[in-house]
Amino acid sequence: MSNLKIQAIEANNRTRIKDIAKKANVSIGTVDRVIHNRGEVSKATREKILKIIEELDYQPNILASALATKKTITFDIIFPASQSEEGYWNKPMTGVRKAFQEIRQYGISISTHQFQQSDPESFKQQTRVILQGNPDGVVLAPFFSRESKEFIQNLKDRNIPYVFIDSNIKECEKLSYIGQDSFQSGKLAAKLMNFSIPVDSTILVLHFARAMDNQNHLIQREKGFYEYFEQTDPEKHKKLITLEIENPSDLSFDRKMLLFFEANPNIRGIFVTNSQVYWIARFLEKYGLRDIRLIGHDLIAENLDFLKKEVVDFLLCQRPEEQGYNAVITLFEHVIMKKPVKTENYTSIDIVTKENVDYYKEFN
Amino acid sequence: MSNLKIQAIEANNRTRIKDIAKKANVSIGTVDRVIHNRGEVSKATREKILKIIEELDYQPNILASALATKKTITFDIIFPASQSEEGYWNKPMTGVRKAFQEIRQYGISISTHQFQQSDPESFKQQTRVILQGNPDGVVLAPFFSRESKEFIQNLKDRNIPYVFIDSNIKECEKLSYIGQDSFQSGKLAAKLMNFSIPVDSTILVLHFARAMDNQNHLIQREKGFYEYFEQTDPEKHKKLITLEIENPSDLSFDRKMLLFFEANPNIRGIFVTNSQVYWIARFLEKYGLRDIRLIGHDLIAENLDFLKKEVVDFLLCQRPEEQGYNAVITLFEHVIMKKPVKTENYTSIDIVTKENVDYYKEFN
DNA sequence: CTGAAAGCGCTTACAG
DNA sequence: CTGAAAGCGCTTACAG
Repeated sequence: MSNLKIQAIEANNRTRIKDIAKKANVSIGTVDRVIHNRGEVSKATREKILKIIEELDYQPNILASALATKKTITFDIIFPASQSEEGYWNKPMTGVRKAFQEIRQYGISISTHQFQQSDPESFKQQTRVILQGNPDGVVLAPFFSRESKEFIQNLKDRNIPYVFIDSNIKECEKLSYIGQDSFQSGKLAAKLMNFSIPVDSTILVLHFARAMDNQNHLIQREKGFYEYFEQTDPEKHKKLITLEIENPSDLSFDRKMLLFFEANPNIRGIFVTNSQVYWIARFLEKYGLRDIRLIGHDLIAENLDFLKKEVVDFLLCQRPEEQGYNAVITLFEHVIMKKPVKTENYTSIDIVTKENVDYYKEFN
Repeated sequence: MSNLKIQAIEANNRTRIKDIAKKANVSIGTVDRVIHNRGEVSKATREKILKIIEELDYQPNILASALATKKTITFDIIFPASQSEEGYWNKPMTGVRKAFQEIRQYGISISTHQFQQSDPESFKQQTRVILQGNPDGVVLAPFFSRESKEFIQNLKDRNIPYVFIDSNIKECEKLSYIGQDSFQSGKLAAKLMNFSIPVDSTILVLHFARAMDNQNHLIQREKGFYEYFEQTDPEKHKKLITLEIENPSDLSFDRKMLLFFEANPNIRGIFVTNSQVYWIARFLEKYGLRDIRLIGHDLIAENLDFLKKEVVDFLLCQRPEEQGYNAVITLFEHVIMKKPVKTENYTSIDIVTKENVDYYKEFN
């Protein structure tokens, strides 16, 4: 019997405001006033009550509170519109929806807003709509730095907490940033690449130029990628070339790429800094270019097929659903639960291959 | 303005039992009786009420329900005792604790029980304790098949739902299995290995024999590993050897290993099927054996150091905290929320390296 | 078989 | 500045 262990995790501090009121010789109304800083309480009783709350380690019963309160809390979410049915930005939205299902009982309502990644004005319009309502919290993807800064200045003035998702604007204060460490993700890609290709081969780094402002993400990934090779391959056995692609749907794309491969016959690996790796996969497949390791980002439908066919070898992923979920939950914990929240919340950098992809597709 | 999108996720079906009662011309007590199948209602009114519930799409307010009910729900958790402070089995427990924090408001209490992995009798003792109480749900790691089957037969007889965690007993019915797909995890390890070492090298598969019954996990990993090479390397360029290790803390361990390496000088990769890869890392480090790729499992403290030093190249991980969390939440959703739950819940197979480990260490 | 009433812990006017 | 009362939606004896 010596090493049996039974343990109840249950903690039984069920102090009620009634208990506090009794101990302080006041009514529960008064206790409630000090708990919520609603004023109208004499300093003496206020302090007495505060002390008792401390002593008894009072934790409000959130269920009862949510039930009694009539006020409904509103969160506004503003994301880029998804490029397609299966596009990337549907995924954070899935997480938002899940979070909503969990917390709606607390009288929370959520409005979602979308803007065009190519059009700062569409972002501005939405932020105006948001500010007309009087939200209790906001989640935004700050793609457009200038417009975002303007927006959050307004939020700050009105004391509305906001959370950044996906990309960060470091110098702004915010309740929390939810996203990925892009620099590390670049380093990780480099390691996988380095492991997978022979010495003395050439690596192509592909950067899709997109009509968006805040490209910091992609630049960080590239930096991390280069840094890895600087550290591990000081003799430059592996040669790195960066190529910028304007528009892969352009007719000249194939020709330019073929030309490039002729000029650099030793390419054994390609790293694409964003989710558009499927363009490259298509190209490699079309021209029967084998024996080239291909690493890209994000588990979107277009990429999935190529991953399964092993044209794409690795996808680095960032749990977008979890990010959406966490963003909402962070607001909830701050606004409703009054709990401290983490100011930075990095999702893991997942390495996804044909072999483990099935366990990343679903989000619970 | 054409492509603006605003959408409220809020769904406003706030039907109360009061509304149902009114519509059915009965009291709320009667409605409650049919909702909870507490009998004592005439068939006619019962059916009338059921129909109205259907029509109005009534969803009970769980908050109010939890507040009003006095009954406390008990879940029992039974895990192997952790080998150390930082041992593996602390991690699922962390997840259990987090789940508890989230659901305790609903009047749930949790008791945790531990057994010795080497001692079926300690498991049996705990299950007896559990059965003496009258839990509303159980989470168990069914390491000992025979004893587990006996236990769950008892649970079944008393209609107590139970969830398997970590390892599965396929032929048993259960509310849910939470764990990893070990076979796929083995395949994944093989792919990483295959990518990382030259052709015509030897791979060592290490299997730590442990004094436990249900080793199915480890066997599946090994099978997956072999299967990958059978499929991708039919010409057997890479040679695989399996070695079973009895006790790595034994004095003869070093000698035997050295002997083995002398006999097989071409070993370029080692795959360890469980979390004890740190023994091998220590060995490789001690004897300055470089240029050998080492792949193991689980982010335990002993392995972390070697991962950071890149003696271990890849750790395959299975989100043990999440498993503990999910196990409890699954019971909760079934017992309290009366929601359908997934009968199989596979956690992702994460590839962890020096570069991304920081984002797997924390569990939120 | 059915209804009326008290209560869960908190919030919110309202009266003083 | 403070208290008493009604109410949130549900549950639980109790009376009939």
